[in-house]
Amino acid sequence: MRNFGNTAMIRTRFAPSPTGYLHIGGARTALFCWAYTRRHGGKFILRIEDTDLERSTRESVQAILDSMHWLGLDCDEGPFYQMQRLPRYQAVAEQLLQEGRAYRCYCSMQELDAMREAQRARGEKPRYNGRWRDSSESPPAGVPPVIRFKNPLAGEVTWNDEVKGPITISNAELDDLVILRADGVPTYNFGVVVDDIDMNITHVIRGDDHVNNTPRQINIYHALGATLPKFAHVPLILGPDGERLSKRHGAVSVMQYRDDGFLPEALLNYLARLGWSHGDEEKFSRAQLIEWFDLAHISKSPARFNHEKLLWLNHQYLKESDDDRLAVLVQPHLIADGCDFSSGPPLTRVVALLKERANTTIELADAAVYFYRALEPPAELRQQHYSAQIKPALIDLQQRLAGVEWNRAAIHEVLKKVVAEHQLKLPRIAMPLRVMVTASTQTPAIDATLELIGREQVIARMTAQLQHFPG
RNA sequence: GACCCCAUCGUCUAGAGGCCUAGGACAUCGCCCUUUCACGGCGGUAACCGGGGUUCGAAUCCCCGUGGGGUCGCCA
Repeated sequence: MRNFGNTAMIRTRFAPSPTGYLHIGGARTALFCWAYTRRHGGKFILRIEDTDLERSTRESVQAILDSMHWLGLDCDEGPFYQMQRLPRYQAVAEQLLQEGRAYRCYCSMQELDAMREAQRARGEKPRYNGRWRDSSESPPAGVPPVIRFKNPLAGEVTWNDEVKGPITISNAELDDLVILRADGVPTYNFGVVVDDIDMNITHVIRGDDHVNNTPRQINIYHALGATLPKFAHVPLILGPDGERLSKRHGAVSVMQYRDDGFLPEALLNYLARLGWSHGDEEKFSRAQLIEWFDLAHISKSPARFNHEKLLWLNHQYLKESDDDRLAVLVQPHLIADGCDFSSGPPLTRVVALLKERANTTIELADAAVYFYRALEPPAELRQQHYSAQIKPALIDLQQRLAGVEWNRAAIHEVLKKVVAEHQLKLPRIAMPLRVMVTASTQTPAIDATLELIGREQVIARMTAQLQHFPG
């Protein structure tokens, strides 16, 4: 990687908290960070913010790593873990203490709750009242203090957000936030700032929900005498109903999409297009995304997640996917479905025949079953398609199929011949035949389908089904 | 409630004052192709939240209203 003269190296980070799987909102944030650094030849850093001891789990960390890897969002540095950097936060907090930019607070949780409740009752915005900020009171015995940051009392904080433009928030809206808990673990707003400074982050690209944390963090940057990074706040993803996306809306974890038969490049493409645009481009490769990505074209308003369009995109990628790759993805499902590969057609050929009409690899697997296992046609379909009039033609067809050279063209010729001799239209015989052999009315071209299923199976299935014909 | 942000077809969006009779995509509807279902092709319905300004001219700039989202923790 080259660092061009006056262009400083760009460094972004994705900083999830390991309190659950990686959801698609987080994935999109990671994607934007990743794309931005790839675009500008910088570094993409992964930092695990595991300071919530109650909720952080190793499994979540693994799920995040797995999800990012599946999407191809590999980081250049990290993962770094905040819990491994405790001494650093403590040292910085101590420094702020020395400089009079922070102070110890001995309020109990109960006291704080009561304070907030009273403020709310008075119709005020709940805030810490600064009780220990300049207090000369002697600390109560046996109360382990937290450290609070001395937020400026007057003035306002303004920054030029890379996606939202100028944002101003008055310091009067802010209070003295806790930066270090009594046990020495930093809180979010402090840990991020220390880390982003230490890791030389140049662009903080994160969710919209952090806009209100930004002025607090900027004040800490100033207190620490550090230069500010650029901030870019990406609007959140909403569910189809316009509410903030949650489990309630169905699949929200990246892993779930993988398991539901989506291709990573399709999900990536969809996520990139959701809230970001490059003119009218809808379907684009990873390389194109890297070439085009910019912060300026991230939309300012939240976007609703549209499952239909994701399906469509997945379908597009499925159609042009390599057959070998699809076979690998589909095979486990078929095995789970009791399919036997020892005698059936090559899965790659089946997949090649079916992929044009499947939206997901799950659909593809479902559609492939009858190539490996005889399915019982539903009574409803038998009733609809099995008739006494057509039976002779089918018997005739079966006999001829027994002797024909087994390839699509030859099968096609036989079908044509039988149809002509019995004075029928092709669909008249093709539909019952479909039902007999595939238990379905929706299959690829019948000759191609028969060819792959194989002569032996076709004859056998026809024999079995002919018994269900009336007359 | 307070504070912050946002506002183009049902949905994702193009649009940086005249290129807009507002374009594309998904969905939807119709037609064509056809061996069923798809794919594909062609076409249709469908939007600048409302009101005031600024300007010769506004989807684009400003103000107000309305609506939506976000945040108000020793969670991140």
